Amino acid sequence: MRADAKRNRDRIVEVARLVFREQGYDAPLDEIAKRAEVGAGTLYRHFPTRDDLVDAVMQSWVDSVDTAVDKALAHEGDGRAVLMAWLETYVGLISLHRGGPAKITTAMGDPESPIRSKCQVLAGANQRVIERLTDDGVLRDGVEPLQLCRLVGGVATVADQSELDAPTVRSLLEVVADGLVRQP
Amino acid sequence: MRADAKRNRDRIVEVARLVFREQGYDAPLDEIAKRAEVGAGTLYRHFPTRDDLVDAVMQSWVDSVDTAVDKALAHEGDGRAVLMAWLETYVGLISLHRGGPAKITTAMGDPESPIRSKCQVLAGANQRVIERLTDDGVLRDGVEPLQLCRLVGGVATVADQSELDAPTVRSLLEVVADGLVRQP
DNA sequence: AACGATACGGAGAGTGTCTCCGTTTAGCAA
DNA sequence: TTGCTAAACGGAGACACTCTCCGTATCGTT
Repeated sequence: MRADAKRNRDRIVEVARLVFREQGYDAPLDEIAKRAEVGAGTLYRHFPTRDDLVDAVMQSWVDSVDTAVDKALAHEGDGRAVLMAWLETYVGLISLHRGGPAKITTAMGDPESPIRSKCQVLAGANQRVIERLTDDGVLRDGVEPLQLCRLVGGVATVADQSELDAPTVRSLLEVVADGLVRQP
Repeated sequence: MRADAKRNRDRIVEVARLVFREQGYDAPLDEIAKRAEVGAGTLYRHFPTRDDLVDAVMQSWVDSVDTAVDKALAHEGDGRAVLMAWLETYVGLISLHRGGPAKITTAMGDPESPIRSKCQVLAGANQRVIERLTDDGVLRDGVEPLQLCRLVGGVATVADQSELDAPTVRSLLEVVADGLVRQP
């Protein structure tokens, strides 16, 4: 890739992150192009669809998912507390910008979505948590990573759209957590 | 309201229901105006925002919610089975058209939304189910109607966007149901 | 320095939303 | 029936956003 191309690409992603933070993932792409001081053509050449751009912006946290899992698994307390820690971390990750949860959950159902790779990362993270907690006898059998993605994605989507506060989100996640743990 | 106005209004709603069924709640409003053989101005005078129109289309099932609750509560089986019957009914109600769950859940967080009245009806329905199942000792204490709206709305939204099949949706609802019932 | 490949920019076409205002019509009163 | 007025109509067009096309500019190599 030519040097000027890379320069432009990087600047677009940088500006996009800013604009998405301000306005959510539905922000007009033309504004991003304008603020990045490139033509619309340049933006669309680098990122043919909005989701390609969203994907590039999301890339930053992908690398931190693994350490987030480690951190949640190291949470002190019983198995359910560990699970809750992870669920809250998960919601936080995908709720970084407004519209994020919806984007992720939609992508989960669309094999063509560029954001799909992010879903795989999240599913992988869930996989790790599930394995650990199943071994510990905390989770009931048969919990699938995708199932967890969907349940928590659903809660995060509602929370994002209704701008719920943290305690309210926690009360929803607690129902999910209780539904997942092995019934005593 | 003048007779011709009512005639047009009714025809718009009728056509809208058809178009929404075909294309989901994101269908272009101009097409609805065209197919209803009215000018765009007429459509927007009767329904200033898309949600006003969506609300009018949804009005039809509002009246059937109460009987749906009765039916679910009459479901044979233990308390958990009754709860599951209701959850599935609920998802079915709000998933009538593509985009419906998202519309409802968004409206739930927006006090200004015209669809808000529909949410109240659904919350009322949940209230009835909660009261009955709490009396029976099935549900744990402190389950709120809104909480149920959000949890099931989240599941329905994901299911709608990912076009999940019934068994998959059921598996998600079962986790929610297990999280809601009194732990033995 | 010259050249070909690569990338740029922004005008403009396409699509959907929504308003404005000149024209038409329903319904009432004389 | 006729005339009148408030209510309702319709659709052209302004606006907003998406996305493409192609003439122009730049990079990096020979």
